[in-house]
Amino acid sequence: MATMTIGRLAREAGVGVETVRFYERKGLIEQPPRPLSGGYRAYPREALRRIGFIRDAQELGFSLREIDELLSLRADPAADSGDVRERARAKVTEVNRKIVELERIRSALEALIAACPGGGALRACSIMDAFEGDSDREHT
Amino acid sequence: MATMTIGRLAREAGVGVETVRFYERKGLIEQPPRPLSGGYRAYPREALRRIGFIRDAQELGFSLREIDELLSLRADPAADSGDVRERARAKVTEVNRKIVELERIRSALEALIAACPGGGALRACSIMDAFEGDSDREHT
DNA sequence: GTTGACTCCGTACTACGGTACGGACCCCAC
DNA sequence: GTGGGGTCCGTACCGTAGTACGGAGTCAAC
Repeated sequence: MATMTIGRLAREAGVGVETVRFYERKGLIEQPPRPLSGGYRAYPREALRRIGFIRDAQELGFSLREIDELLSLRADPAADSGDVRERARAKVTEVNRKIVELERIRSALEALIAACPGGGALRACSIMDAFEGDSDREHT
Repeated sequence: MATMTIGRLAREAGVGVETVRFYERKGLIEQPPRPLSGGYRAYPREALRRIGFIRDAQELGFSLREIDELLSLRADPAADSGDVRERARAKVTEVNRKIVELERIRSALEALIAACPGGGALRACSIMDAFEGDSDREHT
């Protein structure tokens, strides 16, 4: 049988049962079909991937509202595909910006690692010293 | 002179005055020297870059606690440079993971964009359909 | 057909990251 | 030396994202 209870889903996804219900209330995962007359929720395995996506995206600084936007981008015949494309492209831009920022942070960390090892460090070096902050750059 | 008041700093950094004070209380930016007998805070321009870093890192899913950790990595002669290196390397790993995840999301968005434009879309396509979720694995 | 684990739902509470007061103080310009 | 804007500090409040609780219902196993 391809379905699972909320407890199993939560366990496998590495979240709490309450979190699953919370996401459901927020509309991030759809309320699965249930035997009428109030039995238990029966989740398809796909719900697991969806929760994984939510957690991953959260780690990357997307709010639940933004994640909902990502998830509701869909290219189906019924949707206005021009609008979907436009929104998807905006998200790509945003993602690219995040990647660039992460690369800057990585460079700064690597510079820091490189600066360390000389037994007698010549100068104090923090991540800020190495961080290329090209924004608002006026000299002191 | 090279210093600025909290209001100017906040304006230039694009945050509220209260936010600057909040970061100060949290130890993310150091309380700048002030004329004894309680005058105003006088911030060096460097504080601007620091706030920029904090905002950037937040956008990338780092909590203020984690940002504090990043900022307190420093390779100065007084520190245990082996420890600093180790922590910096752990951060690099984490950053790399984030970059990979963002690239997966970007690919999924691009697949979605590509799937859209054909006038008659053959199949519904959501970001989840395109997201390479080698999913069902225990997390963390 | 009862036990025990799991699920249901609503509501309350928490931590984090701010944001908004309000009354006093500082500072420079006029 | 007074006015007005900026700053000081403490405290209260807010939205987001959960987390905990409790009493009732469900289900499978014995």
